[in-house]
Amino acid sequence: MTTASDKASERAYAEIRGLILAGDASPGTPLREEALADIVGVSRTPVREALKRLEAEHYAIRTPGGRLVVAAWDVDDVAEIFALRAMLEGHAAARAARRLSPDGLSALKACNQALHDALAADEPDVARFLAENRRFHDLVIGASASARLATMLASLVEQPIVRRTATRYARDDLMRSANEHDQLIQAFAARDADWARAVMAAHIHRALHAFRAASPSK
Amino acid sequence: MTTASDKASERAYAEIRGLILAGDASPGTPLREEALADIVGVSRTPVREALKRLEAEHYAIRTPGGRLVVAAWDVDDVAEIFALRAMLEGHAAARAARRLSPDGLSALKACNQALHDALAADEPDVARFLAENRRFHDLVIGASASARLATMLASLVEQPIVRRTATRYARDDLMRSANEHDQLIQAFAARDADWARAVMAAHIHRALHAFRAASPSK
DNA sequence: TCAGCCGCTCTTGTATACAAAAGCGTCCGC
DNA sequence: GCGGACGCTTTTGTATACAAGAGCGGCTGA
Repeated sequence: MTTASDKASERAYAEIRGLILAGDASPGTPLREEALADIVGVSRTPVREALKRLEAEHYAIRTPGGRLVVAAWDVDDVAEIFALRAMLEGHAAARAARRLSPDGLSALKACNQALHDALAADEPDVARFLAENRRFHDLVIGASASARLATMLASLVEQPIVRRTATRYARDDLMRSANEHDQLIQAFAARDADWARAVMAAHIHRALHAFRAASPSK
Repeated sequence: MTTASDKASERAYAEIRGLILAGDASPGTPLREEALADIVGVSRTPVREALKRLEAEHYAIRTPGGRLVVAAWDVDDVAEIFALRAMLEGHAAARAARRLSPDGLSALKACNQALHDALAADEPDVARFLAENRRFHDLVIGASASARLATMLASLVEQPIVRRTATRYARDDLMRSANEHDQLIQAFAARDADWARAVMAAHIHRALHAFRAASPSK
């Protein structure tokens, strides 16, 4: 049921992706079209489209013989993903700084306020933090007004990493994140592209650091 | 016939992409599945896959109603493409500098020698230059050993731009390119990642400049 | 003459049927 | 007992058939 566009291929994509992210399909598990079609409850055709997309986004890799299996991510992969995000999202922030409308800036402020609120209670509302955090970054990417950038980043924002990282975060770290967003908003208000780029890059590099620190096997 | 993997969907992709790049399908032209299937000589199924991919690579855009049309690129698009290439290929060069094997370095040297050779004759062999240039960059990307980077760059290396740029190049400019490759090889030999990144970024930024200068409508 | 609605056609989305090829186990020969 | 080759099974790749929805044109009524 999920977010469910009415398109079968979208549902298939979301559901299969969900299986991978939840760990129900661990790395190396074969992704067979017919089996997945049965699970999702659609035919092979939309499943095929979903798998093609998952392959393009590196959730799955193709064996020499053309079979798909769930991809395995090692530490280097994660580091590379963060490095790319830092570059590309830094670039997005720079573009956004030049283009952001007053309304767009207000939206960012409101979003980050919600983010602060999620941390204000005795027990931080991590789920809400994650949702607002995601929204904040999406707003920045949207304001950058580059379709290419948006699609590239879409395949990098790997929910599992974010989730794993955030659940390990101390409230301190979450606060730091929110404060960095504030700094970013300042850079936007000043229309300083370089500043915005630097803040965003730093923000994401710190996230990698936090992830590594929390990671069980260094 | 082209490069022709034996897969129908690959042929469809190559052929339709060719139509767009050659200008046979100008921006705004609808891409109807059945018509293309007839042209390529396969069924709608592989054509659909090809179109999905072309859409993902921003060769085509989807109208509100779900129809696909050939995408239009304006000057800003081209600038953005070059900016992204400069960042990502710079990153690839940095990674390559750290990883390149002696054999890999030799291959690069040989490739760039061929590139020089293509310019040595009275009349520069532009086609060969382009082929070797492409190969050079592919070697670097390969040496960077990042599948993500490779797929991202694949959707940025827009043949039409390269071709349009290069046909306008004076031999001087082509030479400059080859010399920049030499510089890059030096950086690789020294295993200096930052140097390599800077050279590559400069290389691509200059290409944008050359493109702009040669562009009819500034 | 023009606005709005209805219905038809054309296009995409999904399901199914069929073809080809890859993997795997088995069986034979040495 | 072991290597290699054959053939069966499983899985992907392609074609076709069918369903649903969007767009467009014509028609009607003022």
